[in-house]
Amino acid sequence: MKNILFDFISKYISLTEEEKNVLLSLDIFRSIKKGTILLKEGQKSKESYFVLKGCIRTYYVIEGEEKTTAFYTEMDALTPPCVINKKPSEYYISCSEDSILLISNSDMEEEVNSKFPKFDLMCKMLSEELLAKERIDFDEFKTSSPEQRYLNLIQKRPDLIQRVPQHQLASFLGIKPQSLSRLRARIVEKKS
Amino acid sequence: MKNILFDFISKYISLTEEEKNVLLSLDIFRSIKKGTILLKEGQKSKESYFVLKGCIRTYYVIEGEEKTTAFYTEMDALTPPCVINKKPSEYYISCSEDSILLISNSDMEEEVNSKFPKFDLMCKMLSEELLAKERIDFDEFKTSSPEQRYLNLIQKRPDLIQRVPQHQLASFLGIKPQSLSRLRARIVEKKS
DNA sequence: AGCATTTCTTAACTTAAGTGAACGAGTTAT
DNA sequence: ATAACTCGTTCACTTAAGTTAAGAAATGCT
Repeated sequence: MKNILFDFISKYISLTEEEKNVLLSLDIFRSIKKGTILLKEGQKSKESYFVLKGCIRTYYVIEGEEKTTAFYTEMDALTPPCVINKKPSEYYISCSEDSILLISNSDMEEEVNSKFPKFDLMCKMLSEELLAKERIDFDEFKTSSPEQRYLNLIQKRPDLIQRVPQHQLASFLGIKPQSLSRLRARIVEKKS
Repeated sequence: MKNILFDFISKYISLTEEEKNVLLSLDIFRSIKKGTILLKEGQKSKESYFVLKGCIRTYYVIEGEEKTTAFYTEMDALTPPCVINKKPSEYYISCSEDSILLISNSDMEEEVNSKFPKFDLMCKMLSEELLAKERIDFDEFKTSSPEQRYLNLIQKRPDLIQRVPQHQLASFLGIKPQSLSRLRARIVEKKS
């Protein structure tokens, strides 16, 4: 687990053994059971998540219905908007599988940053990269049909289709579960 | 113009007069004529944009058709993904109105950052904030219908509907221009 | 001013997504 | 073991978006 973390960090900055030890001493690894709700709508939070193993998902409850908007899997990082804008959360975060997460809070980050300014640099690079990715994803979503989005997902995140319930995938694709079922049947039909 | 920039920066960090002067000495203000293409598909670029006045838009050309995905207006900042991932750009950026932009390039930023580490901090805060906003926008897009998205746009960016052509708005909303026309007629119908 | 182009709207038709209901398979709880 | 849920799929029907085409209005060009 530690290696996954350090491999990830090394994509951005290099760490000395001492720095690695400081990070480990923070004791931020957590085993979380499937189904655990990490954040609820209306709550304020300072926690950020980094997925070492497993999957977490964000969802809104709109008119009593769950609307899943994102899945975060191995090597994905999530700082919920409520941590940044300091308002109550608009959405829920729940743990989709038994997972190992790195959970940090923003006070802790400030402390680490003051000791290792390098860390700020990594956070900057990471959030710039994530912003660029998010924009590309959003653009792809806007410019394609539900069917194209599904086919695109098969290419880019084939694991998701296996590990996540279809009705959650449906709202992730911006459609209803019935439409996803039909769309899948249509694709199979076309192939033959 | 200068004041707009410094007001914006002051939301994140405070600058001394000297630092302000260094920024101004970089000579990064540009007047750009409507229709100017700032970035083309396939190009590599190191330029970031900050809109002081006017509007720029990003669009893809897919099967010969323009697909507009974003508009950046006063006080909006845009660093295209190609600057971050160092690959050729997937999209075009064009100037929708006669505009005054602040155009910086990543080499220049590194130089400023090395002189004023504060600047790095601002970039980090800004990109974290923009990432949070982008995610919320994406979530709203996913969880609503074209009609809701249009009504939402009227609330959040009423100026856009006036200053931007309908067919560009349509693809920004993820639909065809004809559908936007129809949808608008439907809304007027409902009101009466 | 006159012509060409672009933009917006409307209409008729096609295609696909939303809705409501029903069913079987699989899971959970008691 | 059985009842209660959840989940995925299918069906029939409704609604809205995509498509193709045409025409009017606005804009740009020389």
